[in-house]
Amino acid sequence: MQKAVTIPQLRVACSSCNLRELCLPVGLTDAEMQRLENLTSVKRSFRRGDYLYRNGAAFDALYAVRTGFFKTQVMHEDGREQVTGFQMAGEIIGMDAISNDVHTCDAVALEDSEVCELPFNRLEALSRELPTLQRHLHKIMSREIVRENGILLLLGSMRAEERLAAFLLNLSQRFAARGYSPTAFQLRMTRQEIGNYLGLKLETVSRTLSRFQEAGLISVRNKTVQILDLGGLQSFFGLSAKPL
Amino acid sequence: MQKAVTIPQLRVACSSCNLRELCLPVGLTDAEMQRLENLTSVKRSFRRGDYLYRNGAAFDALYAVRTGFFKTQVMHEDGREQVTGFQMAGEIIGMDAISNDVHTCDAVALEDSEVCELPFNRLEALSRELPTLQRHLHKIMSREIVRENGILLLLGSMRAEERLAAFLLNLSQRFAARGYSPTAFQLRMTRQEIGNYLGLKLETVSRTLSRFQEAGLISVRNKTVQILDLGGLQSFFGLSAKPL
DNA sequence: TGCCGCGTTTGATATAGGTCAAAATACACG
DNA sequence: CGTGTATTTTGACCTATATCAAACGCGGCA
Repeated sequence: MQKAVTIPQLRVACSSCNLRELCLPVGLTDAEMQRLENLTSVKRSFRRGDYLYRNGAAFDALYAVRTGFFKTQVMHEDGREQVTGFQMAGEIIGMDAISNDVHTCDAVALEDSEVCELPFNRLEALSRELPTLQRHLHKIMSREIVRENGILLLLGSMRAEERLAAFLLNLSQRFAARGYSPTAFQLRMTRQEIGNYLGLKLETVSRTLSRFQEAGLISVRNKTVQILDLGGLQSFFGLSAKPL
Repeated sequence: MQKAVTIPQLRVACSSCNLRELCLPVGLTDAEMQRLENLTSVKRSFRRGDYLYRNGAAFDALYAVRTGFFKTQVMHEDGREQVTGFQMAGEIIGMDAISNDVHTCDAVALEDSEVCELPFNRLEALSRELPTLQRHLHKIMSREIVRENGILLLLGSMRAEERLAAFLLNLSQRFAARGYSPTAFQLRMTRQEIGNYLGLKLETVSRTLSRFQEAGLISVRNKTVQILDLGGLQSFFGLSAKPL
């Protein structure tokens, strides 16, 4: 039996992590995964509200969310802020910083959370030896580009209802992929943060959620959401998209 | 003296390309650049309106713009489209496709253009051998993420005037980086395309440009733009941002 | 050279979402 | 467990941008 470990930084094994099918190790053999574990897997813990990193901080590692929830945001000098993403278990944070070796946004824990630190130099070195890892790293960066393209479409051409519906459906899918209910979950972010993500004011977020509820599409009570009519939400897309 | 080459696909040397300081070869030694040339550098030509690739097409190469201008756009099934970027000489197109080996947007030539084709498998293989190339490839992908973060901020929280000012200043910088005038240039895209990029209707783009002109910030006549007051445009950012 | 069509400009009007404000509710802390 | 602060909801009103419409002008083609 192992003794309890209380030091804040401790090693965790990718091979025994239940996120290994979602996270960086995807597709690696056991031997390869072992090498990934060796270079990486220092775990760090954060309390709600803690910064994982701040805009301007030196870059030396990517982070894989192990537990919890983060948001990343860019801030304009006048205080306006844009949330660029909400990250949950198995997702990688920090790729913006590779371009200039400096973080270009803030990453903040929305609840008590843990991340695995992935020193980038060593990750690059290993990915030169493991083509599977190299390809996966590229896919993860590419996926981030595709994700942002989708948000661009949302922000550039969709109405408030469509944005909210897309947001809820996206959360739903991501919870489902992690084995949680796709139809009942807790929002980890405030209406304000949702608004800062979707380019809407918090009042608009609140009103729109209320209208979804009146229409029988969802049930919301504060942070608790239930999706009652998944198809109804989905129909906000495509040719059938109609205002409520 | 060389004979004129008329075949549509011909090899070009990175080492003699005037974009080598902007494009993928940045930082490579001559010997390394030679290897990059060997694997890549099939050139393809496009007429205005031609597609470089379409959403859904199989992915096998990235493209470096050699001459001309492209736009990339994602389309919603109901026809709404979002331009995700305008690419000019030295910029890399197609990174969205790495995630699923399928292109997720359309890339269209806005004028007669040429690209260098970069077969991705071979590029990955070479970047395993050349850490400088590997790092640069990562930086290029990261830069794309940072660029999109910036547009998110524009679309999510900036007014039409701020978006247009940012757009013009961005073009200005990119022309300057290529040795062209930062204050006098031709727009390669229509008002409609600018609008689809900035999340505005073409009428709003037109009106806003007209107001910039009335205010003495720029002079516009169709596609010809002159920036008369660079500082004035820049002041649309920061705490001083005020409506005209 | 003159005609045709697309892109652009400009005006009048409509509206989605923003702003301001206040009440209701939830949550953290002593 | 009660108090104070933050979040959420809802209402009334306002404004930036969209929409609809018409005229204009430039560029390409016969």
